[in-house]
Amino acid sequence: MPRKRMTAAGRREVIEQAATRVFAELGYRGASIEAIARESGVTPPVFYDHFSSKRELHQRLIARHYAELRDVWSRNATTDEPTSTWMPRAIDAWFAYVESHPYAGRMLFRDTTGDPQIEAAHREIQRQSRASLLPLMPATPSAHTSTAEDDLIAEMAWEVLRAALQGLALWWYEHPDVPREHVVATAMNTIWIGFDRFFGGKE
Amino acid sequence: MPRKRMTAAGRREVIEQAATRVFAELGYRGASIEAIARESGVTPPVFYDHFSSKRELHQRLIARHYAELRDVWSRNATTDEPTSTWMPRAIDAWFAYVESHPYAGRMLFRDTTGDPQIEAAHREIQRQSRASLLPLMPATPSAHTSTAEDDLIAEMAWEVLRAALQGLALWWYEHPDVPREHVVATAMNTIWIGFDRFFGGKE
DNA sequence: CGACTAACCTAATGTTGATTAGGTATATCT
DNA sequence: AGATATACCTAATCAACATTAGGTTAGTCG
Repeated sequence: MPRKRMTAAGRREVIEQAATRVFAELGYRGASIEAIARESGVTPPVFYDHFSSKRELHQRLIARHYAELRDVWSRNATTDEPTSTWMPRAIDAWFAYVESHPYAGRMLFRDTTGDPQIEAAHREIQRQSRASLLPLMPATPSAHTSTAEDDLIAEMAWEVLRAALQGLALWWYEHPDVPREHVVATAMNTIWIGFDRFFGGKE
Repeated sequence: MPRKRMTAAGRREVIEQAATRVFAELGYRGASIEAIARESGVTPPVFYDHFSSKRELHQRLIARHYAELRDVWSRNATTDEPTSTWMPRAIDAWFAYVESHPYAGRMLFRDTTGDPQIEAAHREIQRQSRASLLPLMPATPSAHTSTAEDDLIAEMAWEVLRAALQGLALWWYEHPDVPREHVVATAMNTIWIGFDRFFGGKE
């Protein structure tokens, strides 16, 4: 039975998708080239015909998936509407992406690797995402001109939002039966509305 | 110059603390026995005189540090006072622990390893913590008797809280100049008060 | 059909890292 | 001081892996 043969571009895509799955499940160090190659239907050397190293591939994937996720925000957030209008829509869209790209999500959210170069690249991309999205967030509470301190507060708030969504997404991967609208509702209720008002507002 | 010699208990403690640092910085797979041993002032075989394997040590450390962190909650949360009283205190205490145990915190929060057995142990301990802490959380919104669905919502809410605190703690490790009260205040403002009311409540 | 490109393969190579074998010597207890 | 227990060491061992060497053949283009 003669082996199939793919175009370079086709094989690259197959490998990228397979690698996303393997990275998502095993992390950077746990994902061996052999496993990625096997999952792609080829042998390890073929990997090197298409990518220069494991690191290069990982960085490319991180960049690719983060870009997708950032687009979800960009498409939904706007300064034309009040935040309370677009925020639920954006969060729903975000979880919709997470639902339809389970491996991309897990790869981005779980992997911390322990490899200094990979970590640095990861952080750098996260920093870029934050920089491009922070301006879309509602203004800081005090109305005077933005101070360095306000910027820090905004950054922390963004981090809380990001971490909360990420944590909920990871939880959801382990409870796939929960419908998306419940997850989105809880996210809105806890983060947006706040625990205080959402849970027993009484004594 | 003759080498110092420690008691077994002393050496074990030194190794556990060194390993916590190394795990925190490099993750489970990235932390080599050689690095842990070096950081402990001994050679790798000595490690095996005190611990049976890298895995065993890692699990012991996870359990140990999680227990410390859980105690912070238990000591501060109570059903005798209203949540709005003890929650700020608990969150402050939680960040105080994180501040004074930077490596323990990083080890618990960052490490996902990609090693199935380690991950399972990690998750199991996290599950236990959640089980022991969830009852302390305020009641679910609807007042009728707790249904399976309410339990899911409570679990998600807990996850949001946990992830948000964890994310903020990791951010803080990279911005050590920010004083604790600012971090705590932001945590309370975003999570407890909610983004909606905290940020521009106006259109 | 004949030649060329490039997708694919089998078989090294070299490194890193967990773990073990087999001692050596220091603190302690008699 | 002599005997004992054990903290500690140097030198293997063995397995996993990332990466490379050096071909082999399937498509494609003339």
